[in-house]
Amino acid sequence: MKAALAALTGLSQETRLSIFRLLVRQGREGLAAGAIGEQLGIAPATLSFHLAHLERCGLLDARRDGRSIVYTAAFATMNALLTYLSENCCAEDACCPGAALSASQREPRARRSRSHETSARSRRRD
Amino acid sequence: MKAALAALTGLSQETRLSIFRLLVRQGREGLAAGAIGEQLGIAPATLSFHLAHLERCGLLDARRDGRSIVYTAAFATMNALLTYLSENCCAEDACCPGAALSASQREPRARRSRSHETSARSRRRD
DNA sequence: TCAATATTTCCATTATATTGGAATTATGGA
DNA sequence: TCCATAATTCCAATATAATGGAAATATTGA
Repeated sequence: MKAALAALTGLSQETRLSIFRLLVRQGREGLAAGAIGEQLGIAPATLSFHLAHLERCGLLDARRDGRSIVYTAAFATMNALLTYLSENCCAEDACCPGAALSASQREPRARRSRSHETSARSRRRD
Repeated sequence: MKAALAALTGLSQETRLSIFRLLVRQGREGLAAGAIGEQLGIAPATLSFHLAHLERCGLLDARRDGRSIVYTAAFATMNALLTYLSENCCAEDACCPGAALSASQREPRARRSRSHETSARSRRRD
C-alpha cells in the first residue's frame, strides 16, 4: 500500500502526469531531461524537481548517456499500481471487467496490436 | 484527462485512500460518515473535508438517510480511471496484459468469483 | 586545461493541502 | 417546541508542495 500511495502521489500532479505520459509514449528508449523540458515547456529546476519525485516513487528510471540523463517510464511500477487499484479499489461486478484478479491470476489473451506506434494511435489527447 | 487527474489527486492521500478502500469493501450499501470516522479514527472536521474532496472528484456518492449521510464508492469513476491509466500510462507488452484496450473493446470473460465477500478475502491488508 | 553543454542542487518565495476546535445546520423523537 | 444526534462549515494554525533564478556539478570535445 505504501508503494501504491507513492505512485498515486507521483501521478497526481499535472506536470508529473504529463512527463510520465510523454515517457510512456517514448517506450524503452526514453528521453533526455532536456528534451522533456523542451517538449513540455518546463523550467530546468522545476523539471529536475519533478523527475526526482517520479524517480523516488519508482515510476521512472534514469541512466546517464554522455552529458544527458535519459529517463524512462518504469512499466513494472505502473503495472503494480493497476493491480493494486484493481484488487483494492474495485468491486468486480460493479466496476471493471476482470478486476480483483491479481496479475498472476490473469489469463494471457490474444493481443490486438503489438507495436507502440499502433497503440499510440488509439491514445486519447489531453 | 482532467477527470483522471482529479481522481488521482483524490486517491493520493493516505486518509482519503483508506476511506475509499473502506467504502469499496462496503459495496453499494455504503457507510455513514460517523461510522467511517469511527472505524478509521478521523476527527469529524477532517473527515468532512476529505469526504467533500472525494465527492468533488466524483469518487464518492452521498445520500442522506435520516440524520446520517451515507457515502458509497463511485465505481464508474474508478473504472474510468483504470481505463485512462491503461490507455495513457501503459505500454501493453512491457506493462499490463491487455492494457491499451478501451473498456468497450475489452472482451467479457468468465468470472472467477462473484460476491464481494469472496473477492474481499483475497484482498491485501495494508 | 578550458569552454560549452546538460543537468542538478540550493534557496527563497509563493501556493496549496491538511488538521481540528468551535460554531452552525439538519433531522428525528419525546 | 426542545433536546440529542449527525454532520457540516468556519476559521486559523501548521505542514507540505511547487516554482524558478542562481550557483554548483558532471561530461565531452577542442
